[in-house]
Amino acid sequence: MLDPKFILSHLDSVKKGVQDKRQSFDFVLLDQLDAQRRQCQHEYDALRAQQNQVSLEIVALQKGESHNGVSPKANKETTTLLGEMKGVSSRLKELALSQSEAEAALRSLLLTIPNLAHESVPVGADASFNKEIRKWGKPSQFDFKIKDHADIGEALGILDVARAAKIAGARFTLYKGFGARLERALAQFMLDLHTEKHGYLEILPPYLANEKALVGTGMLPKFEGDLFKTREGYYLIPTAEVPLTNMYQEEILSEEDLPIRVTAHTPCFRAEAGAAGKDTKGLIRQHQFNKVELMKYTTPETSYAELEKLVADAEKVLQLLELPYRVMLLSTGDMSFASAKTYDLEVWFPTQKTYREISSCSNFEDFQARRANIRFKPKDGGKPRYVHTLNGSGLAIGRTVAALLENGQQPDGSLRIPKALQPYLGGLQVFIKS
RNA sequence: GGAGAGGUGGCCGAGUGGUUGAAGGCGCUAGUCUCGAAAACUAGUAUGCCCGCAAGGGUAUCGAGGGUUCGAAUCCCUCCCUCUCCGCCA
Repeated sequence: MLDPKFILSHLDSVKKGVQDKRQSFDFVLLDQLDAQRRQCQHEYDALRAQQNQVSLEIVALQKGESHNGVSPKANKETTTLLGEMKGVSSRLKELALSQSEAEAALRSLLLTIPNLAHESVPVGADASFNKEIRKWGKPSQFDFKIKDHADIGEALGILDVARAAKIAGARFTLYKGFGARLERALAQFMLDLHTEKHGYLEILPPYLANEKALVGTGMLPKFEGDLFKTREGYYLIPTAEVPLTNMYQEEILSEEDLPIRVTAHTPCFRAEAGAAGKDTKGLIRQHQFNKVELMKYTTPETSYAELEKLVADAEKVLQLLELPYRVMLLSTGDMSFASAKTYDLEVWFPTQKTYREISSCSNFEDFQARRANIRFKPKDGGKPRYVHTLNGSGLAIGRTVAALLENGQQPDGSLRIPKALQPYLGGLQVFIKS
């Protein structure tokens, strides 16, 4: 959510920023609602002040009565005042109602306005304007006919899509044996790395969240269609970003506590109605997948430096897993609704001869903090300020499995295990179907 | 799911219709004192909105929302959350 004051005082640049994000909204309505809200508040405050004042007079008059016996004059005055105040009281009710209507309308409008991109973000309509920042590793070379990860998984007997479909339907996968263990090992490996080497606190949050939490991170009200919702009104989390960001909802933190770095391994649930037809094969696009998430709360002054570190933390996972990747800076048209700056990590998929997203690291600045009302008290005193929130995948585990299968396949159908992961798999160096 | 108890400022805790944004205590900050510290004493110590260049002023907030009333932390209703006991359950 953006600050309405900021929007109205920087109309032109906000309009351009919203356009760059390929979105739109009604600026005129915003102005009207804000004016309405302000006017109601003005009249309300003045009337309230009068009411409070007269209230005291009534008390004084009544005291006078009880002290001197019933004075006819005071009694009459009191009656007159009470009559007047009755009118004031009902007018106040009208004002309060119209003010809260204006405020509600204003807020729901504000909630649909996207975050503005940071000045360092390339402006462009779509992914073709994304900028490659750096590459790591060399795309794997194979001198035999390679298989995609779905076929490898079936051949090794570790992934079973057909049976998953019997349980749930399309876009689910059943992991078996080594497959299940590999997924578990990766989660452990990533969590250990981030908690022991990168300074994150491990969190195990609820996997269901309420509506307010989803509004706080920006998934609601605009993207309800991407979410699974339970009969009881809970949402299945589409990412651990939701619980991790809402942990400190409605709180004022101390500057001394910042930055706060947390990580969580959770399943993620995505309805993604609009994605039908893309990536239908394999682990790339699923209704349920596991992810280790990284999340930070920082001061505004440090958030961009922390974003670079966050990206580096996620990259470290790929490096240790010996997976070739590149870092992309997303253009305005390809970024998400809530983000001010996003780097994607893309891992090499040899069968597709291309890099595919495996992590998305974003600085949301105060966009989420404003929605979820997360602030901090500055060290040197002064008003509370909104924190900046950042998050990134470190990494999406399903896609990591896919990348390991494709990049680690060997002519005899066996699978090479990267050294860093071997301790988590009982020292196994190569997996061969038994 | 059933029965009961409760939700007040950073924390503890008083407060059942009229200067109560809220006693008291703790904590924290500053000052006095001290060689320094502790103790003691003094002062300060929430957040939103509106008006204002500012100083400052107004207004709201005692889990949330509604109602009664000239006036609500206090009375009524609905909802949420926490705790205890029972039931169910991994």
